[in-house]
Amino acid sequence: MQILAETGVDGLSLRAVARRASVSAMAPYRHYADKEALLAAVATKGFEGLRLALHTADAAAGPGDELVAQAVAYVRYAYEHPALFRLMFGPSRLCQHPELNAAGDTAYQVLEARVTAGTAPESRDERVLGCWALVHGLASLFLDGRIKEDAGSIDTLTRRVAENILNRKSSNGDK
Amino acid sequence: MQILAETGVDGLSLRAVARRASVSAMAPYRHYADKEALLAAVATKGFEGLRLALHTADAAAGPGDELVAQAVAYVRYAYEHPALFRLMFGPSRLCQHPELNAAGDTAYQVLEARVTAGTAPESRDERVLGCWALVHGLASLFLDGRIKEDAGSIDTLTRRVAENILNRKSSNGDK
DNA sequence: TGTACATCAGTGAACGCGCGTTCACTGATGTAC
DNA sequence: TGTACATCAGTGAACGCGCGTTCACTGATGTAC
Repeated sequence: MQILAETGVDGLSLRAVARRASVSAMAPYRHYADKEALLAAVATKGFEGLRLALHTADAAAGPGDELVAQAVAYVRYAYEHPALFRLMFGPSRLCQHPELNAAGDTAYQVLEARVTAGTAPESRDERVLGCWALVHGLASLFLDGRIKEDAGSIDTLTRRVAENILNRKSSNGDK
Repeated sequence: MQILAETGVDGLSLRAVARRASVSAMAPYRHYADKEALLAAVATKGFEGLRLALHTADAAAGPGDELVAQAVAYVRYAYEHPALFRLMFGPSRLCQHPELNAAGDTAYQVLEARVTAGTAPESRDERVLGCWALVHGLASLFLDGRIKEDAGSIDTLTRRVAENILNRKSSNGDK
């Protein structure tokens, strides 16, 4: 995690891990089959952290505000762990590791449950996917630096966008 | 572009480019200062392609359907050029290259103009960002394989989600 | 028309680098009898 | 209590690899006079 934060995904090599642990280059092989296994393990931890962040935000939110609170938490988590987030959602390498997929699904379900609870059955699938895409897109754009914005206001901006898109009451003048 | 499509971002090395051009390893330096310059040039081309795709979709759409048509085009472009898309939005390396940023802005403006045209002034910024995040998120999730879906139905699914989230008329039962 | 020179794409050998991974090995710790 | 053995984390040297980049050089093309 430290290496990831300091040098990004490309800097996360088996040898770098060994160095960080002040241990020989071969030592990591005692614990992981190969590099992919180590990356998968790190990404799994990342999903667990995301799940916890979403869950905590949901529980702490006022009634009716849970979904927006999750959106803010999602974006914040990505912004605070950019390299980790990229690793989690990056290459399709992960398909192989069931543990990773399970952790990803668990995190996803926190968001899904909240959306489902507030949506009519006939448009549920679209809305769940839409909410996920919205927060994921915001997160991606923020940590790729495509949105010029001082870090302090990320929460505020996320909240405004999420409320505007998710809670709108029609007749906004569009379409 | 070919190399990118075949081997991904990691496979796009100066030497690979030289090999593909049946030319010595040093030849690329005649045309690009270093590797970063080459990557930036490729990404710039990618943004130009995205801009064209958005513009074409907008022009071909029926009245009132332009925004959703752009959403479909955005996601489709990403899905058809996964490695290129990742390079375009990947590392923050790009900040340095003004050409790249200009190309990115130009593509962005196509979407921005359409959203702005259909939104009341007071919520414009949030809505533009929200639309961008939605399509970008959908694109990211699709090409990371996080949405299990046969490729043929990507357009359909994107359309359904975009219509549900962007065109909803309130009283959907939520919140 | 002919000559001199600059430009420019490409060459080929070499460098040092960090990497993932192999191999055979060491030394400490626990456990069965 | 003592001995034999398995387990396990770590060692250190070595491998082959592709990479970005350096260097000095070649040969063709265009252009000025």
